[in-house]
Parts: sequence; C-alpha cells; structure tokens
Amino acid sequence: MGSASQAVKWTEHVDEVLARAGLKRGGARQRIIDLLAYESCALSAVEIEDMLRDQGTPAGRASIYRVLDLLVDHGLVERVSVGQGLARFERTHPDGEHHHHLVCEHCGVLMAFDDPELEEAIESLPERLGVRVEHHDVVLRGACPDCED
Amino acid sequence: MGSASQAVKWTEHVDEVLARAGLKRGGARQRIIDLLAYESCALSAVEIEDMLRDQGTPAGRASIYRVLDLLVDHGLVERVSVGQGLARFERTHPDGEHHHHLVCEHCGVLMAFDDPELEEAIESLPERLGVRVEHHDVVLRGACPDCED
DNA sequence: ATACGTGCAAAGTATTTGCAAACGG
DNA sequence: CCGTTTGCAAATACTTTGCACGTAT
Repeated sequence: MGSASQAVKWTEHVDEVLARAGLKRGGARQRIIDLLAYESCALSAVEIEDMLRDQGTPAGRASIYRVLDLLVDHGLVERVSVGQGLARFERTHPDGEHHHHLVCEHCGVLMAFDDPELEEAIESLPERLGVRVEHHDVVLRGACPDCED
Repeated sequence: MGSASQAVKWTEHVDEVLARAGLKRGGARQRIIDLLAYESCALSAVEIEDMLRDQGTPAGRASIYRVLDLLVDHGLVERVSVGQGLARFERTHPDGEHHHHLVCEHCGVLMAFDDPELEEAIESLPERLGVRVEHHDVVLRGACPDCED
C-alpha cells in the first residue's frame, strides 16, 4: 500500500471517528488533518502554523492546539516528546504499528526508526515490572547517517 | 555500597570535574548539587527551587537553570523528558548505570525502573540502524502498582 | 436553531538573558 | 584582583483560556 493511499485511509478514519463523536467539520481542522495525513514524521504546533500560512490557508494558533488536543484525545494523533521544550505530533496508524525517534545532536533532524527486537523487549516489560503500560516512547540522541561521517 | 556513600562519591566527582574546568564554587550551586546527590529520581527546576526555599536556603530561579545547564554540559546530570511541558533532571551514575521512567497517568507519579533485556535491545540498536547513539530515553505511560488496582 | 468550530487577544507557565553586585581562589 | 557566580527583573517561547462571532448539520 503506497503512502498516499495510507494517508487517505487515515483521513477517512479520522473523519469517521469524529463524526461518530457527534462533532462537526471545520475548515481549520480539516486542513490540519490533511497536513498530518501526508506528513510521516512529527510536527510541532508552530511548524503546522507556518506550513498552513505558507500554503495560503492560515489557522489561528489556538485552533491548532485545540485540534491537536482533540485528535490526541481520540487516539488519532500521538504526542511525541523529544525534549526540546516543545511538543510534536504525528498521526497514529490504525493498525497499531508505530515507530520511535532519533534526534540528531548535530543537525537537529528528527529521524524515525522501527525495530522489532526493541518492540518485543518493551512488550514483555509490563509483566516483569508488575505495571500496566498504555503507551511508550523511546528517544535516541546521537548522530544521523548524514552527520555520522 | 549504600546510597549515602554513592551520593558522597557523586558530589566529590562533580566538584572535581568542575574544579578541573577552572570553575569556582558558589553557594547556590553547591546546594543544588547536594540536593541532586540525595535525590534518586528526576526533579524539575521548580521543584528544586521549592525544596531549597523550604529548607531555608533559597536560590534564584535563573541560577537553578544555569547550574542545571552547566551540570548537563559536563555530563554530570541528565535531562529527562517525560513530556509534561517541563524538564526534569537527575544525576548520572559515574559507572554508566542508569534507569528509565514510568509516568503514572492516574496519579502523575514518576517511577524509575531498570531492565536488562530492554537495555540489551537498545545496546544492539545502533549497528542495526547504522547510526551512532549517544544517549537514550525510554518513557512508559500507564498505571503504577498503587493505581493498578 | 443549536451546538460545535474558529480566531483574536490576554493570561499562564517554563525557561533564558542582561546586568550589576557579591564572592572565591 | 579578576573572573566566576548570583539574584533580580525583563524578555522570550510555548501553550492554554475566555469570549464573541461564524458555520455545519
């Protein structure tokens, strides 16, 4: 499945969930959803604001934060804390698949990665610790392949 | 080795590193270092400010942030991002040992944990991904043993 | 018609910076 | 002495909230 059709699928899923919750559609929210649908990696609220303004369809900062909160509450978007004093957001995959992040300490870029062995270690953690785990975040800090050289 | 002697050892290590860097000692910094030495888990800047005031030896907020930055720069303290809109700090262990955190979504408490299997999965990650990894952070979100019931 | 959605402006909270005074080696 | 450390106040950055108006169903 190509990323474009994944994006469409996610958008439809979002619309359905929100409609089912009795919510109405609005311009700013739809544009934010469209942005997130085609963006594979985490965006900050301010980046979203800039991108919307640049494409000629600006939205109020408050609306952006409210929409992101709403989407997080419905499990459609995930808040990613990479610890740079701001929150980042990215769409969740309907099938539960997800990835983690590497922050390059040299160029600051955020890179996504995915690792079954790590995932498995985390899956089995709750029973070893005797706690219930709802979500997990792994953030690596180091050098991306480009800066590695 | 008891935790008290570990704390003393860490304090001495910090003093030595800073002295070697040509820095001078100051009241506020020493008190912050003492606090961190005896605190096993991550504190925020504001919590440190409150604790210092409560023990009758207040320090300016700016100094607290500056001292924490300094300690992070020298690798003596680690910045822990649990994603609640604030940064938390805890001392690093000289021998490289470290732990991760679970944030209880019910009571908000921060709980430390340590897991060899997880650590091993992370250790072997860099070669699989082709990146260099300097630090890593794992944050779990769920319910602590107290709230589990 | 009646919620819900949006934008603006103001408030709130965490953190950083500038500067002058105090202090340590 | 000279450079570091400190505290205060002001500035900055991200995020939240209050409120009046617009809009979808």
